[in-house]
Amino acid sequence: MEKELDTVAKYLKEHDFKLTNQRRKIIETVFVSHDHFTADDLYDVLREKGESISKATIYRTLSLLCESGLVESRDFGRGQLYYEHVLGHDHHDHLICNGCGKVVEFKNADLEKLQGKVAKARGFRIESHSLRLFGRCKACR
Amino acid sequence: MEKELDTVAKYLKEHDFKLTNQRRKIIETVFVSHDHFTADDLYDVLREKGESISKATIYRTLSLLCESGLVESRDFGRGQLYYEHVLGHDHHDHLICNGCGKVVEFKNADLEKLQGKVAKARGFRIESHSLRLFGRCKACR
DNA sequence: ATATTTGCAAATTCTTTGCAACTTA
DNA sequence: TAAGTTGCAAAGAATTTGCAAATAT
Repeated sequence: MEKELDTVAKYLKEHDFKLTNQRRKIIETVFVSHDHFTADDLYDVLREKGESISKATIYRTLSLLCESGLVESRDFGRGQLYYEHVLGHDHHDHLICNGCGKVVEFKNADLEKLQGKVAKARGFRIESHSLRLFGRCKACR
Repeated sequence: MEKELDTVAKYLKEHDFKLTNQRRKIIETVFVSHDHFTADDLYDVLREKGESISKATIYRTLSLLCESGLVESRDFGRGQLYYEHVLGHDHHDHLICNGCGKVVEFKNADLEKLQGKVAKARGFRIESHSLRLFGRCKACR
């Protein structure tokens, strides 16, 4: 947590942003969680901790963290964005169960390599990608 | 066009839905386009043709077409859904330019095969997938 | 000090829904 | 004519924004 806070603090300083109490609390919460969460989830967790931070600030801070590259947003097709921190996480993709909604992370180097090849062949330089496999997990067959 | 209309008509009949004028016009427009379009785009094209069909009907018909499997929705991360018909189109994925917004379709069998393997290894049966490569096209470097 | 940030409430944007009038089969 | 469909306007849901008061550096 200390490390993450420092990393964000550095980013803030470099950009002339301020490390407010609200941002500190949000950061402490975001980087402790190793799950996907929505803006609303984050709002609720903070309230449970006794911190009532406005939705506006939650949204503003999340987009700031996304710009910093320390957090990424994911669209699982549920009408709202999910977030997840990527500090110390390698990039990964997602398997999403259409039955129970379970999300399983995976990574596969061959897949990434192949993607790079495809993009190159079309004259694109990849900056990011999103691969979502929708289907049914064993329990939901 | 005739073929597509028939296919949709058959789907409608099977489900006790009716082929209304509005649906016919929408279908005629959707299956003529070979591009990605939003609900709003569709609304505008129809108005240009002199057909003023309500947004509500546009949305209802698009979701009906998605359920039928004849149209698919795509999320290019622009805050609204894009649609595209898949009749006579093979499945494909998308390269999206972060510079100019250009969308290039591609398909790669090896990629799909590999995805299947990954899913299987995790006990998932894939029902669909979405792969989006975000980056910069040659012109936007 | 002063520029940034916050919270609030209002505004936006995309999409969905209730309902009475109207079509289609 | 019965059931499904339409348009309208209102409702929803998620997110963004304007602004005055508060806060960090």
